[in-house]
Amino acid sequence: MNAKEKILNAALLLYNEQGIRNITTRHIAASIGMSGGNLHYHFKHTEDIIKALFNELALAYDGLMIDVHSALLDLDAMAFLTETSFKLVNKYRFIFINFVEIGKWIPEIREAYDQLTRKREQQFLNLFDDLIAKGIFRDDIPSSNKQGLVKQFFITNDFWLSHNELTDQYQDEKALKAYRNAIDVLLWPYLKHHQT
Amino acid sequence: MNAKEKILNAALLLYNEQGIRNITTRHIAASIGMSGGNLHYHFKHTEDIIKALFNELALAYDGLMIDVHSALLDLDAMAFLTETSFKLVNKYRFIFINFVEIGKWIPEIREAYDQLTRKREQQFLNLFDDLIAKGIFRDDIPSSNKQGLVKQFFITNDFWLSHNELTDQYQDEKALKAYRNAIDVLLWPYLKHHQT
DNA sequence: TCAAATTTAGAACATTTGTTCTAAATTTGA
DNA sequence: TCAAATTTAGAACAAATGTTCTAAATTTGA
Repeated sequence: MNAKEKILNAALLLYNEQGIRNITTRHIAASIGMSGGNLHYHFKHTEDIIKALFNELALAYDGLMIDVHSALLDLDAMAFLTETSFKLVNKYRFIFINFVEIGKWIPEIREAYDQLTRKREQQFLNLFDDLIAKGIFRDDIPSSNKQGLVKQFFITNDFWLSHNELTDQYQDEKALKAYRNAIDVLLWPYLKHHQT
Repeated sequence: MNAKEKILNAALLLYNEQGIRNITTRHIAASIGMSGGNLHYHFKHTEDIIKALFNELALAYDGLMIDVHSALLDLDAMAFLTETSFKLVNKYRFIFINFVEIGKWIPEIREAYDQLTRKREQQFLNLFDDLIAKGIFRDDIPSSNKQGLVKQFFITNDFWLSHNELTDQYQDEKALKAYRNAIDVLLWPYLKHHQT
């Protein structure tokens, strides 16, 4: 592991654990026994560290979309997408907890995430249509409702972790389970066998 | 308006506009032509300002619950609760945008909000039962689903504003309208006249 | 009215932060 | 092998921050 990777690993760990508000480049450097001067040789500005970590996240989401293209689109695919995304949110939790502030601070991150989300939303709309075509979802969903459902999906995806921190503070797998269930509840009324 | 109120008004305005990250007690004082020393005479610590603003918010939510107790419980009541709550979120937007970090920084705020949310959730569960009893909602909703629906409700309530900042960035009334619609979509499948 | 209480401005402080600079140590590769 | 490129530690700096201190101005109320 080279110096840059060490810095990014340490930064992710500290930001996630203690919050962006309480961690400085000096803390990050100290936590891996590196001098502050050296850290700033590798990342001239603090925001370059944030950018690099966000790029990791964005790259993971890109990979997720390629995977799905070549996969069967059914309820299992939906569960897989949800699960994988939830785990990414959890891995880069400090980003999601501070997303609005980070986006204001580093506008290119906000724009990149906005673009990414638009692509993923389209992917989910297609997935829904497939599920309707296959007779898994009810076929009487107004298209405006489909878009609304996708929106709900993404609000939950991006902020389930924040909601958990504010309320139940479930740990690890327990938290994932609770919000996986929230997604199931969202889909429940759209399943065909509940229609009648 | 006394000095304390002036400070709180200015703080709310600046935090909302520029983000908690970029505003210090000096900025707040300067914005109302007050010395920093004087500001700290009225609020010894920065967090006392945040606490006072959060108390305003919590008080408004308390009032909202008393209102509902003496009101008719129907779809209009639900719309009223949603509308009023959305406007509170908008008024105290900096709190919701930084809720997790603020909660970590000032634990009593997190605890107070957790308690408040639990009470409001119970209120919504009662409201749902009323809507079922009155034949407005379908009567075949599993109780675990009711709780899940309430959870969705609160995730959207607390984070619609953050989601909007990250994506569409609708302004004012337009944003309220978009996410009012998201709530409607959430309820749509539970309305009785959509059951068949 | 006038002494006590309060509010106020502004200087002062210790700390922290992001960043830069310098010079030494280490690594690279021809 | 050894000169050039790189990485590194640590000092240094200016700016900002939260908070405190002091002394003056203002307000209060008996």
